[in-house]
Amino acid sequence: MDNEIINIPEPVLRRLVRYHYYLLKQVETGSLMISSTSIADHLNLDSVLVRKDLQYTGLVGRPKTGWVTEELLKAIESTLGWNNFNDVFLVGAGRLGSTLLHYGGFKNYGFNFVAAFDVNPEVVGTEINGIKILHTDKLVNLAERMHIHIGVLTVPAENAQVAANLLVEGGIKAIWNFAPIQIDVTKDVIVVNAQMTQEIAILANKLSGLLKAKLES
Amino acid sequence: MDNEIINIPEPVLRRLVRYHYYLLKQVETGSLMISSTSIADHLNLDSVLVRKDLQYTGLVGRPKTGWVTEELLKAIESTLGWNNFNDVFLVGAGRLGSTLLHYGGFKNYGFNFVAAFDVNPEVVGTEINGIKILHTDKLVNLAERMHIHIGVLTVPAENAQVAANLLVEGGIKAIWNFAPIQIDVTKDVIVVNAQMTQEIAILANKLSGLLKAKLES
DNA sequence: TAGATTGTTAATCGATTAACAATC
DNA sequence: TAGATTGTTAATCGATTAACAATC
Repeated sequence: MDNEIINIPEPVLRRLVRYHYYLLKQVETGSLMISSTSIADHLNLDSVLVRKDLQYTGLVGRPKTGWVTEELLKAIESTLGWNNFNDVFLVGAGRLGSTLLHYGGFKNYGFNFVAAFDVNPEVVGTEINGIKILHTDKLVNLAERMHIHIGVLTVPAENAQVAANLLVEGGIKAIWNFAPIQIDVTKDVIVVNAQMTQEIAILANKLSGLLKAKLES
Repeated sequence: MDNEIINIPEPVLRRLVRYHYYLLKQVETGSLMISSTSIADHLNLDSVLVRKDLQYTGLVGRPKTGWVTEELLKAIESTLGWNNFNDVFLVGAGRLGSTLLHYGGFKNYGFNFVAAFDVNPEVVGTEINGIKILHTDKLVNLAERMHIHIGVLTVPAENAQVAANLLVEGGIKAIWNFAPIQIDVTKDVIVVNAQMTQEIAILANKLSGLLKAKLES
């Protein structure tokens, strides 16, 4: 009833993902306890910031010792919703789509691909990594029947809006859009765009700052 | 000498990318002039924020009319450094790597793939989208000779650190890392991680907020 | 106990929004 | 001119950092 997964600020979410990754490595190396100071040191952050962020998990640390590493890892997973599966549809089983299907790692983040869709007769009917590729005709009906909430969009830009409409028609509530185009959806549907171009812009800006600093020194 | 591409805050960079995309569409539809209010309306932002952001381009708008659409587009491109090519090496010509090579769109963002590297004898010597795949042995020497500054890392997690070391040894200054692992580099090298897991976390958090809001209403 | 680390309250910093004069 | 839109200065908001008491 009192679900805690609510409205966590984006910067905090991004850092929780980084803590998760670091803790995973620490658990593997046999670390039993972990402190905010050690996390902060490794990720180049302030330890107070780490403690503030970790409060979103609801877990309380022990002075002098910190947190039980594995407990904290689980708490972060639960806060991020990575401990229960979300069934996911993928639309567009081309190069990028099949790359995502082949990569099994998304399961660790609660993303469970249950079916993929395409119109290309060469791929419809085949399987990628155990996931069936079906014709897009079947999407709306199946999404409704299976109560799918999440769709991943990996179609070419020119087909993205049509594909998005199908997802929405099928009752999908959130779309992860890899098509290099802004898609229009009704207000009650969430769109998260894959932000490769933004990452390129950030990289280029940092690089030019670095090169300039070097010139001046 | 007085290069303007310096130290723009990340949120501003991310929005400049969105303005760029919107302006591109507007130019295509024949729009000659554009105002901060119309940009703000379409992207669900405050118009003052848009004007503040656009000041980073150095361009001044005209009261009552706004900016010349195409001029503003060019100014944003120049601010983001998208008007001149950066030669880029890609390491790891597997599924993801070849998907990126096939996608020609990165050229529009100043990313020019000049060579790719792998160790798999089946791909070394072949070409993808006109880009030669060479053996990783050749990376360091070629990077030095060609003065490459940017590397894209699309190798499996277990090879990522070794590949990153090669890039750094070759004098590369910035790495766009798609491997699901944190790579260690010397302080003077920039690493921008592809943040798919962060995007998943943001999507899941927004979705659970939405579903909860619906439950309560 | 002493020391390390937590969690909290206050201060600072940076980014966004509000108010408004300037201008085409 | 009147109205729309710009750019600037001040106010607000949110996120980060600093200071410090609480605790194991």
